[in-house]
Amino acid sequence: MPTMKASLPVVRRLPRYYRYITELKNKGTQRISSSQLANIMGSTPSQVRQDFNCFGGFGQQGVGYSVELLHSEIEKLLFPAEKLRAVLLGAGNLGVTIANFVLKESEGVNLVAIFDNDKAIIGNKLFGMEIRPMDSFVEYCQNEHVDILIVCTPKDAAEALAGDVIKSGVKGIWNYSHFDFSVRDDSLIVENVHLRDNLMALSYRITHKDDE
Amino acid sequence: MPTMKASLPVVRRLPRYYRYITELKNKGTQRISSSQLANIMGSTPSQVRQDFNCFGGFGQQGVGYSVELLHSEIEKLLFPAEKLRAVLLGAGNLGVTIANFVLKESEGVNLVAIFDNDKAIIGNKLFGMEIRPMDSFVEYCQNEHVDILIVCTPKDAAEALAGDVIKSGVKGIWNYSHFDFSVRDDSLIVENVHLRDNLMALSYRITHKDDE
DNA sequence: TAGATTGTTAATCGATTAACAATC
DNA sequence: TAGATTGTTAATCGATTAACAATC
Repeated sequence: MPTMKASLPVVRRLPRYYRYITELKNKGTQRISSSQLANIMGSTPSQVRQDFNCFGGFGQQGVGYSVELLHSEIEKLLFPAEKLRAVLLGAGNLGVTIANFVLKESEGVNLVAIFDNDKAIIGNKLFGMEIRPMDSFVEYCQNEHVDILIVCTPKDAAEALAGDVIKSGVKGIWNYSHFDFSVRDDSLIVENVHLRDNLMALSYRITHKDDE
Repeated sequence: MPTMKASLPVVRRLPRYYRYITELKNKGTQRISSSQLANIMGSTPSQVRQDFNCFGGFGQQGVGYSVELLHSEIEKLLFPAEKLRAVLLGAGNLGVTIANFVLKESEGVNLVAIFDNDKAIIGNKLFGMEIRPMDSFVEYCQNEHVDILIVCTPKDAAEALAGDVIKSGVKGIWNYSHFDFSVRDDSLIVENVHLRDNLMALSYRITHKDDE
C-alpha cells in the first residue's frame, strides 16, 4: 500500500465516485470492475485504479471492487468523524440559497451562524439563526471553532474582509465572491465558485466551438 | 501569429484576466508587463505570455501590454456580437437565484424563458416572465433559437430530460443538477457547477491537509 | 489450472515553466 | 545604443493512459 497523497484532480473526482457508487449500492450491485466504473464515470479503467490506489486500493485482484466496501471507504474519506463547522458571510440572495443548500443537502458540513452588513436585516431570524453583524464574525469564529467561511458578499466587502479571515483562524473558504483570497494567502484552502467566470467560459466555448 | 486553439485551462483563466484587467483599466493604468500581471493573478510571466499568445498575442516587445488593448481584445473574445440566449429549467430555490444572477450580473447571456414541472407555479410570473410547463421546452428551444440550457432541476428530472436536450438543439448546458450530461453525450458543451461535490472537495482538503 | 482483474511500473501526453532570440 | 520585455521554442513537470506482473 503506497498510499501516495491524492492530487487535486483526484480529490475533485472523489465526490463523483461517491455519487455513482452510492447509486450502485442502492441498486443492490455488489461488485464492480474498474472498466465498468470507468464506463459510468466517463473515464478509463487505468484512471479508476490509479485513483483508488492513492487511498490504498480497495480492490481484489482478479475479482474487482466490492461496492459496499468502496462506498464505506470513500464515505470515510469524505465525511470526517466530526462535521465541519461553517459560517455564512453575506445573507443576500445567493447567500440565503447557499445557506439553505448547506442546511438541507450537505452531509459533512454544519452551518452554525450567519453574518451580514445590512443593519436592516441584522437581528432577523433566518433558518432559525439570528443574523449577526459582520464585524463580529472574527470573534465568533475564534470562540466557536469555525472551520469554513462561506463568502457570499460583493467583491469589495470580501476584499475588506481579507485580513480578518486570517485572524478568524478558519481552515478553508468556500468563495462565491469575485475576490480571490487564494492569490494573497496560500495557507488557506479555497474553493472558488465563480459563477460569472464559469458562465463566461461556457459562453466562450460555445461561441468559439469551431475555431480551427 | 500562430494563434493555436486555446486549451480548456486557458479558457478558464480568461474571465479572471478580464476581471483584473478591467480593474486596472478603471484605475487608469495604461501599461502592464507580463510579470506584473502574473503577480496580480498569482501565476507566472511565462504563463501570461503563453496564454495571450493563444489569441495572437497583443503585447509589444520591450514595452509590455496596453491595458486598454488587452481589455478590448479579451472583451471581444468573451462577449460575442450577439448575446447568447439561455433558458432556465427548474424554478426552485437555486433556479430562481441563478436566474436572478443571469439577469442582473451576466453581460453576454440573455435569459429568455423559464420552465418548471410544478403545476402550482406554472403560469406564475417570475422576473416578468411566465413560468412555462417543462414539457414545452424542446419546442420552445427549437422555435426560439436557444443557445444555453440552465439546468436547476433535481437529478431525476435532469436524467429524464437527457434525450430532450439533444432534440432541443441547444449548444451548451450550465448544469447545476447531479446528473452528468457530459458522460452520455460529448457533442454538447457542458459546464458543471456541482455545489455538493465542490463543498465535499473543500471538506476533504481541509480534513486531510496534513496527510503525509 | 485458466481467466479475470487488480496493483503498480513504464510510456505518453499535455500543460506549465524556463530560456532566449527578436524587437521596441 | 542599452535596457526591457515580448513572442516563441525548448525543458520540465505532472497527470493520464498503457502495459504487465501479481494474485484471486
